[in-house]
Amino acid sequence: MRVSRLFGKTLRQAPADADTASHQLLVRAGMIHQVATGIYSYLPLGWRALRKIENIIREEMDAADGQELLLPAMQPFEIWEETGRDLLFGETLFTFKDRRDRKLCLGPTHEEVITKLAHFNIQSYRDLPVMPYQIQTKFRDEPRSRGGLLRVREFLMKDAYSMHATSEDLDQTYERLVQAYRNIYDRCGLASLMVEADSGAIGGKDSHEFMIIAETGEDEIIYCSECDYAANSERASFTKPEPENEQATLPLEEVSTPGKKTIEEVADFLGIPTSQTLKAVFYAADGQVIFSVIRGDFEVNELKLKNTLKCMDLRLATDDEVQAAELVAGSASPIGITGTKVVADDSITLGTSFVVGANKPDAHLKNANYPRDFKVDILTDIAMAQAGYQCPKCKSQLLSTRGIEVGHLFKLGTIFSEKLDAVYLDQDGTQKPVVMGCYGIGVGRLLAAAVEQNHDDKGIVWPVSIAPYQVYICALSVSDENVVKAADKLYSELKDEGFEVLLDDRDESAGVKFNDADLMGIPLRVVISPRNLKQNSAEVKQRNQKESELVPLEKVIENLRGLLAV
RNA sequence: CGGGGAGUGGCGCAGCCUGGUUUAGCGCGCCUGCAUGGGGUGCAGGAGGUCGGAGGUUCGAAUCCUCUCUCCCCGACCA
Repeated sequence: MRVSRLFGKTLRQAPADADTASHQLLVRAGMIHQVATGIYSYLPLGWRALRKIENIIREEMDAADGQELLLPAMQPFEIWEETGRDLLFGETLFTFKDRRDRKLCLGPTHEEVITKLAHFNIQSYRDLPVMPYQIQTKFRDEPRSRGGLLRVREFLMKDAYSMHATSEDLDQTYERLVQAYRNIYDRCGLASLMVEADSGAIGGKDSHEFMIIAETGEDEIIYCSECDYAANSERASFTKPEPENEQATLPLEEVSTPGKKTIEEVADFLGIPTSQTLKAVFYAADGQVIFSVIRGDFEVNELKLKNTLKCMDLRLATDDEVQAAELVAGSASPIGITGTKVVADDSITLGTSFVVGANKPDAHLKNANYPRDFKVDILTDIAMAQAGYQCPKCKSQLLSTRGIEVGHLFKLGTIFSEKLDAVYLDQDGTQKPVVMGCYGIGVGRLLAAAVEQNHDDKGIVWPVSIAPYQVYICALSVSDENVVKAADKLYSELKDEGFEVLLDDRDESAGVKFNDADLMGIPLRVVISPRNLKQNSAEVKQRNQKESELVPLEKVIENLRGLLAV
């Protein structure tokens, strides 16, 4: 491709509304263009890079015995009602009506459609296992798009669905996909990290995410400094230490705590560590007020609580709701509470003689003990893990970092097959629901993550495997016939040899061309100039290296081939 | 949806508070010519704007008021 003919312009300045590196650079390099909030056009350069990623994914999925197909972007709304996920997705679903007033939606994902398809194509255990996948545009009316391509409303996603007769078989395929995913990120030249994940709106039991470590990532990752434990903070667990001040079990005793409401204030006032207190937090779960209790030195993980309650919507309760439930904010405890569901973190069993609210203003109770003084409806882990806590596996110190989620694997089990009647006849003659797994990769997001991870102050530094072009020929002084000839010759030879090459044939100064080459991040740059031609040579430079090398013209192709092979 | 910010030629901004010498200006980019030719080159000339939209106040509105649309950032969601 000749740069003079390339559709897409480079920008010296980034648009003011772009603030992540990938957003700024992809726009500046003329790779993407925003159309509306969370909706982007891919220009030729961006599209080429995207397709490179797509093909790597395709190859690895095929190698893992996946079979590519294409499901529709438009789906009848009823199938979402069948699984009840219309409510789960809610406003995130783009819905509309056709001319006959039938309700349709743009698919945010395709479990329903694929499971319906399985219903028609799987009858016997002999039909299993299979793993169809597609690379399709998904639509989600996100509450908030952000970060350029990092979070958008229309995006390309590779989604695979595996179907099995047994969960053991699912487990095997799952492991295989984990490896396929590792291959994909490796081949894209990206460092990834697999973490334990929440299964969210998709449902299912085991779930892992692949993260690209990046400051701009939306997810917090909790990982162990010693062992291989790593999890999304929304589901990370940790070993809860016993409080230091173990105390004898004494009878309940009321103490006056005028004006002291927060755990810190109360602990400070009484001269005790926060781990010697119990904290109450009120939530509204689908409108119902929930009383949560956790040891004072921990915070409630709302996602864990939400999963525990199996509710659709969870938020902090409003003051009105708290009052209506006759709870005393600032001095509440589960002691004597009736009529409100109490969910406690298991940390309340670690330690004794806690200070808790007295359920009246300006007073707390000392020496509260579970289960001696109060009952709870649910006792489980609802605590938020943090850096500095102990690893649940090896008790070493946990650390935290941020990451961009670029892949997600779920063991769905039979949730969808049961609801949508995807069953098979087993060897023993009984009918069983198909066991399923599903596996997604956000392709555009991966592209953005690649830029987040590979750029410098000059621009993008594409890994060779996903670069839109491999070679950038700078023809300096296009008024010099010899330069034009030599550049054209090299350009066509390289193309004939199968290289992907950009020829900068514009009548621009050297600086402009160098800067654009750097901005676009093309891995190899070849300079053809009067100066170099005098020595019958061209200058070869790698984007990720400082120094360039003078190479005799007849050896350039060989040289480039060598550099790309590494 | 809650909180914050912004809409002025393709991009980045100034002007707005204290309405009127602004026929709305600057830098970049774009076009023409000459020069230059190895890290965003210089000089000269030029094209390009419903000042997001609607309504209002006023003799007069980019500037003041009301409504509205759009976009960005922070929170609840996810590939």
